[in-house]
Parts: sequence; structure tokens; C-alpha cells
Amino acid sequence: MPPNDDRVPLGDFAGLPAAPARLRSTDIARLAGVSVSAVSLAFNARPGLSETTRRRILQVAEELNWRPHRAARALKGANNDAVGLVITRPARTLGVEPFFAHFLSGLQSRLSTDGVATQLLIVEDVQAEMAVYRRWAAENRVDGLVLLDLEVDDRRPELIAGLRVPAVILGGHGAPLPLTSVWVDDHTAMTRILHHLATLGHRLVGHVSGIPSYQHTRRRLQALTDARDTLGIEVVSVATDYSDTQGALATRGLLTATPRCTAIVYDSDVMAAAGLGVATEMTVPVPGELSIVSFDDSIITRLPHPPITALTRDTYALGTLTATELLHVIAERPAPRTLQAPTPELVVRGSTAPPGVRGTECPLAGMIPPKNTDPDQMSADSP
Amino acid sequence: MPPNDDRVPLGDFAGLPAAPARLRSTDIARLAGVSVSAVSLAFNARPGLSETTRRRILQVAEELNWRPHRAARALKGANNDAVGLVITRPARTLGVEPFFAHFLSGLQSRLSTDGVATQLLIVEDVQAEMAVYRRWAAENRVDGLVLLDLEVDDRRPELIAGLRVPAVILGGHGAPLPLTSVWVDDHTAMTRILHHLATLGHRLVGHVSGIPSYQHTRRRLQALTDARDTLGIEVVSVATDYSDTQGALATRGLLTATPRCTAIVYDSDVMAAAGLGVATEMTVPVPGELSIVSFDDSIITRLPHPPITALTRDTYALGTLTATELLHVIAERPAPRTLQAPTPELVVRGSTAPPGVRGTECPLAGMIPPKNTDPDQMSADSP
DNA sequence: ACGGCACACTAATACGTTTTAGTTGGGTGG
DNA sequence: CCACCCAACTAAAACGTATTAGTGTGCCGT
Repeated sequence: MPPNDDRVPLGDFAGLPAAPARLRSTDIARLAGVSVSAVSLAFNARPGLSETTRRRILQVAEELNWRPHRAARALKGANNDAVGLVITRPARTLGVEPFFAHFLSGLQSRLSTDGVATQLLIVEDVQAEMAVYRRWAAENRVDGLVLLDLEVDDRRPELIAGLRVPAVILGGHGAPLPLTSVWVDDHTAMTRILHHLATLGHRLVGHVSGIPSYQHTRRRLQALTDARDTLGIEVVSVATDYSDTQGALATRGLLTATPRCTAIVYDSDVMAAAGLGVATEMTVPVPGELSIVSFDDSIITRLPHPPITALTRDTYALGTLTATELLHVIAERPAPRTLQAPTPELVVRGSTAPPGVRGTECPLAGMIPPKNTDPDQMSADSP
Repeated sequence: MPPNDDRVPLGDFAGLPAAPARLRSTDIARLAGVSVSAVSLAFNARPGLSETTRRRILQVAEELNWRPHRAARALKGANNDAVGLVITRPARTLGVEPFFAHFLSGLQSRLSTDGVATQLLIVEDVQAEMAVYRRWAAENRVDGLVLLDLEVDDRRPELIAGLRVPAVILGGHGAPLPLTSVWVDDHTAMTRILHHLATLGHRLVGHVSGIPSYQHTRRRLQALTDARDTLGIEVVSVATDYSDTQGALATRGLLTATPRCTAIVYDSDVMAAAGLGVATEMTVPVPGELSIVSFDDSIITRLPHPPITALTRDTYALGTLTATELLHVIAERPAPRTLQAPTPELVVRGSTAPPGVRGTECPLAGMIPPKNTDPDQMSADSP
């Protein structure tokens, strides 16, 4: 029996509840009076067709809203027009972290200009994450991958390189990596913060750090160690999981210790804001008796009073940069290289001041902007 | 020439830089001593194989990290294990809005339990969005779609229904829709806010609304109109695009008008926080002379001082609910139905109080939560 | 002892493209 | 006038799996 010649190729299905028959390239070919090969050539912009024929084919296809079936196309080794992004943090906390949303927006925005979509998946742990990479590679599901939160001794780059999937790592640096990497100079960035605090006169500084196994956390910690000699600053670091809960807890711990630090640096905006809340609650005036700096900037650091001094970087742009690099890796398969994103700049706001300046009898006076509406204190994003 | 019998099926490629040959079901079949059909039966859990054979096949596949090529599988009409989500808001603002991040987290988290990924795409306008739906449908790229931000005369549901793609709409209600929809009773929710304000004694209330063409915005506006008769409240509404900039602008406008409203309701948490900033800047005490309520709750409403009274809902759960429903629609293709998500509950915090109550000489006294540090207590003090 | 039948499995074909290897038909140079 | 070539197109062979229609077995009841 000849294959499905009984299909209605162009039924008038207006108003019919029955599903319309799927069009195939043969249908287009027939209507355009050419062969299927010609249709393929037209759609892939390959030479071997007269301009008139090509246009006729495309027009017929356009009229019928026909497009090559992507599975059939992928079967021949074509691109998937999709890149994968697997996230291993707990899903609940994901929405809280502005970094992800911004990064994802930038990433997807750049990819969209090439018609590439993002495959997003949330998993429990690194074990599951690696299983997903295996699966996707075996299934040929994505054209490329983005790796987040590179750890110290991370086995994922090796796995992915072995699977021969194009990928870009965010945050990798140091040991030669088998994959292209985009990284940020956290050391210099952290040093900027400490330099600011040292200039103000702070000598004992607290640090509420993120997950210590992440490479970028390590770079920040290294900067703290180096500052001891360079800037004469002593730093007490507390590790957390980036949650506001742990950020608050760590703050409470730092503020009850003696001698008490006069400034605290937070590895994320969420924790910084939570820390500010704790300080307020404990009636520790900010910035009168405690200066607060956030390593990450977002709406969360700009909204509280006082607004929080923070390192600002264009996370959205970091996403587009990563996307551009990934598209390049997919297209050209170049040798791995390491790319540096711009180092975050310090934006001084109301939460930092010289240490030990007591407020008036109203313990919160320092937090309240004076009657005048001096815009510099409120929102100006420059030192 | 026989097809690719020259391929090395099981080369020892350890350490070889050359890409390993892709395994196919024939390779697994040969190693397991069965036919390709048997491999297929094993992988699709179909009857017709002895348990021993099935296990042997699966084990061989496992050892080689082989999995059916998804394109070939999709060619036979199988699922894509991916649903599509097209977003039409400007990419830059996306990261700012916690709603999206939470919703997406919940959605993807639920989908992940079924191994389904999300295809994310950001586009410029509705025109482009509909083109994407057309393309994805023609290409057979996704198993289902999620529609956001349903507008008043929205043509998208009709299009998607015509394309025969399973889909779930978020926010649709009223006119019979051709697709399953998950909606929230914004009318009742808004009425809860207004009731709270009316009880406190407010009579003139400002409203900083979101995009007016959205259906959920319409429902909220209707509640405002109804409140005029029911609660004796007069409401002045200002339309914005959900950005903090426009939220601040609208607030400034409302606060300089005479007579000045004694409370402002914001359609989003970002705008509410921005509004609080403006009020502080203009030295309008909150909640002394101005009460502030946010329609959406997030970390942004909880962090400022005073923390902002808000309608709280589990956006994450809204995402999982939508995902569950979509998976159901994909699997069963039931007739369209309308599903109601839980109505948001009002959480009274420090930003609302009876109108016209001046504070002490320290204008922020009312804003500071008491010594206790229990966040639950901060939000549980309902009227 | 034999038809029948369930079971375990296989051969062959279909899915809808892309690609390779042709096949025309007309023009061109010698 | 012929050999040759090029442009324009087509026929047929992949791509890797799922499925349908079988093919042998061994077992059962009568």
C-alpha cells in the first residue's frame, strides 16, 4: 500500500472541530508544482533554485503557515534552536533571588534575536543535574548548555566536555577549564568594597558569605584575607546559603559578638536587606554604628531606608554576554577560552559612614532622612 | 551501498578528541542480542517482552548511556516533553518583577517532576508572540503552551485553539474561552483591601493600577467602582505600566492633588515600594498621613520600614497549579474549563492605619516593629 | 493428536525532512 | 555539429525510532 495517499492535503477545515491534517513538504511541493527537494532547498536558502521558483515555494508555504517539522529536521542533524539551563538551587528560593531573573532575562533576550529558546529545568542536586546533561546529550535535545555556580572541584565541566555539548560556564576561572567560561573578577570587586570601608575608617568588618564551595565565593574570601595585610582590615566571615533567613541569623550573630564589627559586607542583596532589618530590630543605627554593604545590587538594595551601598553590575548584560558567547561556541566550536565580564562598580548610598558616629537620642535618627528631600541621599546612584 | 555499516559502533574512544559515534537502537539491540523492536518495546514499557529480556536491554542501554534520539521519537508523534512560554513584556523589566520569577519557579518545578522542560522566549509585541505560536505549532516544537496577561479582546486564545495546541491561560475569565483557564478573583481580592481601608476610616483612596487592557486589571477596577456604592469609598485610579518609575510618578501626582487621598493601593509590589519611597521623600508619614497597600506580596513589601500591608498569595503554588492543569490538558485533551486559584489574603502590616493620625515627634515611631523578632507576628496582627 | 492460542519476539514500514547523486534541457566553444 | 557544461531541478537514500503485521514456539483443553 502506498503510504498515506488517502490523506486530505488541503481540506477546507474552517469551523470543523476535527484536527486539520498536518501539512508536509510534499503538499507544498505539489501546490508549487515542484519536488520536495526544491522545497527543502528553498527553505534552507541553498543554491540550485531560480529566484522565481524559490519565491513561489516560499509564498505557498507562507499562505498555508507551513514550516518544516522540526523533529524531522533535527533528525538530519539540524540545530535544535534551544539551549539548556539546569538550576540546582531550591525552586522556592529561586524567585527571591533577583540575580537569576535578571541573568535569565538577558540570556534569553539575546538568544531570542537568533530565535533560540531556553530549556529550563530545576533539579534537586548536582547528581540529578548531571543526569539531565547525560540525558539531554543522548537525546540530542539542546544545542548548548549554560553552567551556573561553578564549584571548586566541579565535575560538571569535564562531563559536559566529554559529552561533546557546546557550553559556557558562568563564574569559572583559574584552573584551565575544558569549556569556555565567563567570569567576574570578584577579588577586585570585593577589594573595592573593603577599600571604601577602610577609607571610612572601619577596621573590624563582618562578612556574610554565600555558599563557600562556589568558586566566586572563594575569590571573595581570598580578597578578605588579602585585605588583612593590604588594608589593615580584620574580617570575620560567616557562611550561609544565600537565604534571607540565614542572612538574618548571621547578622544577629555578628552583632552580638564582642568586639563588634562596625561594618558588614553581604554576598547578596537579599541578605543585605535582611541584615538591615535585623540591625533596625536590634536598634543598631545604620549607618551610625553599623555600615552595610551588599555585593549585589538590585531594587532590593535601593528600596530600604537607608538605601544600601552596593556593588552594581549589569546582570542583564552578563546574561546577554553569556548568550552571545554560547551562540559563538555553538556555531564555531572554538577552543575553550576565558572571558572576563566588567568588574562591578561600587555605588555609595546611605548605609555606609565612618564608624562610631552615634545618632541623637532617637536611635533611628541616622536611618531617617532629614526633613529636607535631598535627592542625593535618596536615590542618586553615584558616590 | 548498505547504510553506514562502516560505522564503528563501540569504539574505544577514551581520551580521543574525535567525537564518539552516536549510538543507535540497533547497537543496543545487537549487544543485547535482540532486535530493534525489542529495544523500543523495552524503552516504552510496552507488553510483549519477558521480564528478563527487558531488564537485559535496559541494562545494556544504561551502561552505554544510550537513550532514544528525541527527534526520531518526536517524528513518530511522541511528546516533546517541553511546554512553551512566550513573554511579551520588555526583557529589562522582567527581572524586576518577582511575580514572574515565582510563577516560573512553581511552574517549572511541577513540570520537572514529569521531566518536562519549559521553552522560554521573550518577544517584542503580541504580533511577534502570535507568530511564535504559529511557528511552534507548525514545527511541532512544544506539547503545550502557557498564556500570560490575558487582555480584553485577546486574539491569542482563538489562535491557539485553532492551532490545536493544548494550552492553559493564566488570568482569563468571563467570556467563554476556547482554552482552559486558571484565574484569580481579583474583584474579591481588591474588595478585601478596600474593606480594610474603609474599616480604618479611609474615604478617599488612590489606586496606582497596572496595564488597563489586562483582564485582571479590569476586574480590579470594577471592584473600585463597586466600592463606591458598597463601602462609600471614592477612588482615583492612575494607569501605569507596572514599572517602579511610573509607580513613583503616579504617587507624586496623587500626593500633590487636592483633596489628597489618605491611602494608596498599588497593583504591584514594586510600585508600592517605589510609592513608599516617594512618600518618605515628600515627608508624608506612612502610615500616619498615608496608608499604603500592595496588591502583590513579596520580599519587596516585607523589607521596607514600615513593611507594607499586602495581599498575599502563593505565586509559586499558582505556577504549580497551572503546570498540573497544563499537563492534564496535554494528556487528556479535556473540554476547556475555568479553574479558580485561591483568592489572595490580606496581610496587615505597618503601612496601614486610620487616616490623619499624626505620629509623635519622631515621625517613624509607628513604623518600628516592637522588640519581638518573629516575622510571623509581624504579619499576623490582622484586624 | 491436533487445533487453537497466548507469548516472546522480529521484519518491515512509516514518520517528514535533508542531502546526494543524478537527470534534464539549453547554451557555448571549437 | 558535437562535446561539454551549467543551471535548474528531481529521485531516492538516508536520519533513528515506533509500530504493525507477522513468525515461531510451547502449552492448553478436548
